Amino acid sequence: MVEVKRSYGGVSAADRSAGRRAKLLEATIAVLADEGESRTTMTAICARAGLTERYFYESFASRDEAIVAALDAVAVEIASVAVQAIADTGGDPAERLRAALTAVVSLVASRPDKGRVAVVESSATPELRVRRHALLGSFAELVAQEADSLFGDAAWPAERAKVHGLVYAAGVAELVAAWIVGDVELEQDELVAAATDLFVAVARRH
Amino acid sequence: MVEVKRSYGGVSAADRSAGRRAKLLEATIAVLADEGESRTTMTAICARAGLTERYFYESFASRDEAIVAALDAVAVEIASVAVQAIADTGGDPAERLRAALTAVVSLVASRPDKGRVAVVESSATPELRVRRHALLGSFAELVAQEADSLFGDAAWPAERAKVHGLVYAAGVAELVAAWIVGDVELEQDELVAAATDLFVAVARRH
DNA sequence: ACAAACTGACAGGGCATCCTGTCAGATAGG
DNA sequence: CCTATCTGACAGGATGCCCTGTCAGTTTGT
Repeated sequence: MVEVKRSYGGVSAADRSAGRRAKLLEATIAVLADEGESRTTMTAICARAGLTERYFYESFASRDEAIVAALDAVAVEIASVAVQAIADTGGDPAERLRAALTAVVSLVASRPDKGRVAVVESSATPELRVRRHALLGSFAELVAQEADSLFGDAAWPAERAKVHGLVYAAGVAELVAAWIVGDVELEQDELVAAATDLFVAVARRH
Repeated sequence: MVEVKRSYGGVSAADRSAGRRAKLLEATIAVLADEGESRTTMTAICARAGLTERYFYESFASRDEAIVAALDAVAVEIASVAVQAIADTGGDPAERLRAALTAVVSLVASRPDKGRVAVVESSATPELRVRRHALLGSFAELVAQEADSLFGDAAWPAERAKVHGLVYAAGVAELVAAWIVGDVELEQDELVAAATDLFVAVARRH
């Protein structure tokens, strides 16, 4: 297939391709959230995106690559709103963490499909678990860092802080997952309050 | 196929059938741990068990049923060693929880395949997640209960305790998963110590 | 207007798995 | 010893998805 770039519908070739990729990514997120990983076939993604299989291979080499890209996109967005919220909030580390939690919970509340991909479907396959683990790890570090600046000498030593951060991040992820699914009946602010309290609890050494 | 029960090889029909089922369950656990959920096909399970496909349908109606049964078996075993350890250990609730953690960690250390099924592959499919969630929930309740008897008035109210228990159980599950995979370099007793400290932390209200 | 590129629809081969059926050899009970 | 049952091996159709190729119709640039 000879690829000679040309504009079409008033849109450049690069923009069209990028647009199709974005459509496919959104469709992948939607199918993942609605149908689960095993039913997220190339055919299903293309049908949801309203594109034919040929354009799938334009953006992704395989079904797995699309799924990984979808999770990456969601993970980056979640991490970014969290980091942004921390950067925008001054003062008390606990307040900063509450702001980050609020931002993340708001995101997954307004886009449950993204939340579902991030905390539910993200452990479906080995390849996805690598991403999930990396995301949890970055949150764990962030938590450990805030814990240190919150309690100083009263905080856990660095090695322990990493472990506690991981347990905290994974636990909150599960809590959010249960909340999205409806297994935990809490208001949004109660969810954030519980997670904030838990942060204080795991951050301080006794 | 007419089924007339008769002994064979000095073993009754019921015992032979039960033996095959046990073989298939063990094989399912092994394949799940080695190959992951998506590669745990009926063919692979049968090959690992050394049995032919016909006998698969004698015990299970589908691949999914076998996988669920395998996870259930592992979950029951883990929950049972935990409960047993708590029952066998008197006095301080924190000590009892440490005993339970030691028992569980010992089990997954001696049988990493079972550990892998319980904490890694258990979130691969929606059907498995139901089991995982139930298992986490029972641990969460157990944790909440011990927390209450440890701190009394200083413990969190019941509703919060459930949430904290879930976060704790899920966090520890992730920690154990990371430990099994080798992402967390800790001795077995350090792992138990960290988890015990965290229990105390999430149990007490400040 | 015309050729080339772009797009969407769809067909069909390839592959892995599920699931059923057959068949020969081994074993139990009369 | 002989027949019926049990067992393991394997064959083959059915299904669902992957992936490539074709084709007709639309849009662009000359």
